[in-house]
Amino acid sequence: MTYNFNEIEQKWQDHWAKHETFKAENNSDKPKYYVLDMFPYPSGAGLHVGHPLGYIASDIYARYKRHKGFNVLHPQGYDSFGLPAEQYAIQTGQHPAVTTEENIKTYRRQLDQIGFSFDWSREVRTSDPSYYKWTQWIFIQLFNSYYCNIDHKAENITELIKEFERAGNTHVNAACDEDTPSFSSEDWKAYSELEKQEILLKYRLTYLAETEVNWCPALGTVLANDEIVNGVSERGGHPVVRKKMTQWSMRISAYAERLLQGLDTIDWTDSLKESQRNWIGKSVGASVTFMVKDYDAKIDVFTTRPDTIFGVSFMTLAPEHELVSQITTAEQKAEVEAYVEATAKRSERDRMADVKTISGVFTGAYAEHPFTKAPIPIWIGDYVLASYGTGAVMAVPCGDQRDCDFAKYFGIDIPNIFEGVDISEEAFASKDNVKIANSDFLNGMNYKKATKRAIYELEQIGQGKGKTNYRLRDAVFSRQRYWGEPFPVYYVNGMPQMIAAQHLPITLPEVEKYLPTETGEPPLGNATVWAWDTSKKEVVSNDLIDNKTIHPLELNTMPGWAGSSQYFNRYMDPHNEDEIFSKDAIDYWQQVDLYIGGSEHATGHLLYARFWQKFMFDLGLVPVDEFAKKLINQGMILGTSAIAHRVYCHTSSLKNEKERVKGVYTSNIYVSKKISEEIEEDNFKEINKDIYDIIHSGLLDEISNFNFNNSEEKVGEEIFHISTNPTHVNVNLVNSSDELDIEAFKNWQPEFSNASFIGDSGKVLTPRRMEFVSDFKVSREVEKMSKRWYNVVNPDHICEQYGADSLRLYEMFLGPLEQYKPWNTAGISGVHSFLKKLWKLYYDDTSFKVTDATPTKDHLKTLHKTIKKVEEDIDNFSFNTSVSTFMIAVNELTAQKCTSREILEPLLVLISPYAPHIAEELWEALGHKQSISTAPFPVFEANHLVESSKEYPISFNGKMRFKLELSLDLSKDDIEKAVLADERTQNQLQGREPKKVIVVPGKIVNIVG
RNA sequence: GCUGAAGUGGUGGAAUUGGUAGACACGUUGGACUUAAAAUCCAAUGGCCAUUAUGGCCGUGCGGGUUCAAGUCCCGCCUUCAGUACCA
Repeated sequence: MTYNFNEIEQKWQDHWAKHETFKAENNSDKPKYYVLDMFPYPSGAGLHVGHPLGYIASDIYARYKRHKGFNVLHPQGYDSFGLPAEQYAIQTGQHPAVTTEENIKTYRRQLDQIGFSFDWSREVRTSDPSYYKWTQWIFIQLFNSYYCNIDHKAENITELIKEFERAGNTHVNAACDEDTPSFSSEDWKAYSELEKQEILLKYRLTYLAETEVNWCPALGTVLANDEIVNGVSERGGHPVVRKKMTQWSMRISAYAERLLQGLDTIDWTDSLKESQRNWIGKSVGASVTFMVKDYDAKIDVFTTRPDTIFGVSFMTLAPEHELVSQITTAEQKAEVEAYVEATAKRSERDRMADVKTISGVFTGAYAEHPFTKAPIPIWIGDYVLASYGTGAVMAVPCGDQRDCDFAKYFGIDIPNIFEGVDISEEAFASKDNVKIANSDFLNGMNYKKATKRAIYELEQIGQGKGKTNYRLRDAVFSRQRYWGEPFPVYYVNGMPQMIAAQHLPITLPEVEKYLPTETGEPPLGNATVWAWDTSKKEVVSNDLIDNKTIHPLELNTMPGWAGSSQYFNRYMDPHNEDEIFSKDAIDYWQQVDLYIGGSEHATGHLLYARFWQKFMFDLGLVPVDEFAKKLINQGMILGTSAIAHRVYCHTSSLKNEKERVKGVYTSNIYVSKKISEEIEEDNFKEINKDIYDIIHSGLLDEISNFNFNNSEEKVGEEIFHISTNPTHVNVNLVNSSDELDIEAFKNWQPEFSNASFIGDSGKVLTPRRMEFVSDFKVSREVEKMSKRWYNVVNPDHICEQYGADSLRLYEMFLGPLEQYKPWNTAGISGVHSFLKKLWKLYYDDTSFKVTDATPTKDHLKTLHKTIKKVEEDIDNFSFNTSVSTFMIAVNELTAQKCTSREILEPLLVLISPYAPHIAEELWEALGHKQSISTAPFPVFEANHLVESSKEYPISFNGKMRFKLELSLDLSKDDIEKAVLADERTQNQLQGREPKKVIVVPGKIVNIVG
């Protein structure tokens, strides 16, 4: 019998599906355990070998927990709303739902062939109306809630209304917009309904607001901060600009403190918690109010160092600050306006890139020091950001580097308020331990004491109070996209109204085209049946809108993170049509015990989901306020790309007449991304000398035309990506019409001499006529797997060739789960031959070998040390080392010629989480009728590992020289005697007396000589 | 700049509380089997030196230190990756 993995794997995958082996029940005598993967976005490209890494790890853990007697919930689903399907729809007219359905089919097939133990009966899809019904439902709950800062929780908005009626908002301490006015009970009652709604919107946990957003013109949508990388969109790399728009926002900032505190209660990686802490960005300090001299205005600032208030020698406002135009004096007006204008012109990116330059303008106005009443010049400067704090700072040049640089640059006073510190010499080291001086009532106090006192004094004069500031901004929740959850919202007189929960879901309307409308409205603006009939309670044609009973519906859709913020709970009761989940289900499953996914979601999904969970906790819907007890970030599996570099200059694509005359055009150099970012002329010369020589051959006049291209647009033109598999070459050249000289190519790269060539359109292409061509250079680079780089390894091929069990074992064997590591298919033969060896322990060429023979001591020792190690490894998520352990076990048992059922049966259970198909097959061969999946995990018995002797390493001055087998019963002295008596010891000592002999019984002997 | 993680053979990576550095694989070399190949099996494999075996020296990014003993602990650097960035 040979190990026919293809047949076996198919057989057991069918078996599991047919018998619903992994279906989890919502009640059980067993303890529960919930293992969850971050659900995938089903992209058109399908899975590559990097995707299943986390799924394999979680599957091993889920299977292990089943063996350990747990009732395991291990579901899977799809985050199926998203931009790629929409982009595809724009290009082809294909409905995103159709594309998504197709992609899901591919994903499912690919996932199934790897043998995961998912409970597919609980599958969810975020784009399914029966699912997004509940996403919409949560949105309504958020709308109907506000955040009470006294109870530190979300409460129903009706409570707030009652309070307004009773006493206005004077006693209310709730999260709200900054521009919320104060009003009395009488005021409230006098407000019109519209005014009341406007006020309430300032308190609701989701609200409409005119916000400055990151607008991406190319994508026609708003992007969240975490969707922007280096100033361009994460997807597609398009430029992003700031723009004001009316958007739905989530008042996540209300939860800043709880999101921060909650981190201490969960077992997530430190780095991830740290990113969230940074993102929340708590800083404790004070707000201080400065009066503007000769002008009825005041400036609020936030400072973390109120103790340095006597060191203030100027103030700086952000150029966008609203007071700037008012307080600027006539003499300064021209200069200030010029500066403000210049700043406005600079993009956010420019401002960020240019941190070093100091710039600013004096407004001519003065503020008044709250205590000394001294005049303080008010400046504007673009180092102060309008978006953080109050957009104004009190500058303490002796305590803050930037304030100091600014003061020095403009020749402003630098008063010293630190005792014993020479500020002209000492840099801005920690001054926390230095005493305050020249500061009136703060003199002689340390940082802590002075801070307290300063705040107290400020409060006394009513010009400040202690304040905590958070960097965390409210999250914009509207997207100008088609393929997302529609809002359950219609508008009456411009005021948003919620559709009652019983009419959900509001399903996505059909549209003719998926682009924004000609008037610039989101894609839903193209829908013709998209109005809400308040009497019939249904969606009706836009033509019927009368603004009496029929009103327009919201045109934005929800962002990607909406659906992913509640799916982990929905899995507990995914088919419930009446509730988001039953109380029984949530009480039973509680929360995710183990969550596995990528760290790229650190400040996106993982923060928003925690926010929703806390909100749902406040509503009493969930029993715990953190959704995932433990979280592990799996690393990424990287691909190896071959990158060809070549310089060519051609006349046909010269950009303009001038260049043509000069005969210079050398943009066609592609240097691998990482190199290009930092490359200097000298470096380049070293790397690609011959290319450099061409550039400097005199035929090319100017090095300045020399471009290192790494932008996406240029890829097709400039670079050749060659697949790393030498039997298939993809040469990808766009914008060119000539055939590639294949012979020349093969001469250039002999490793491809037997390859078949495939061009982009079936034909191999090459660039246009070239004047000078350098030699090709090929380098290899490890980077993210991507279709673009021709470095994708498809798991289908691996499963076909080696089997799913080999793939699973190999992905684990590659290295620690959390680590980023390159894929190298060559190594898979090792784990594959391990499985063949395992098979051979049970089967000969002809027959089944397992017998009822009594196991020997050695057999038992091998088994039990394997049990011990594998159990420890799984508990530590160290899956790579347990694969090694299996290899050692099988090698040993093969050498021992073990055929004993007592050994080989438990061995299968140990391996089953990792290689479930082969384990099931051999388990069945052993006569079992039930799946191995719930067979109890073997119990480790320490007595099998007890040794009577130990081969002691004998070291001299810490260096191991030889080994000596000694009984473990020996005392320290006996060991020392035995070691000293050995002739090899005498050899080492060469007649010297040992100064000291260290004996660690059971471990080591060290002789100092 | 700040925060976090990490630097070990040709490669991926092992190494409980400090206690035999390089487990387990890949690759490479040699051998067996075969007409041949594949598959399988056996042996060697950190570097350097020596050799008749026994051996010796150097080795975990760099420089110090603690210790009988350091990949592991301490101090000071360097490099790489990731996140974040004028946060007052």
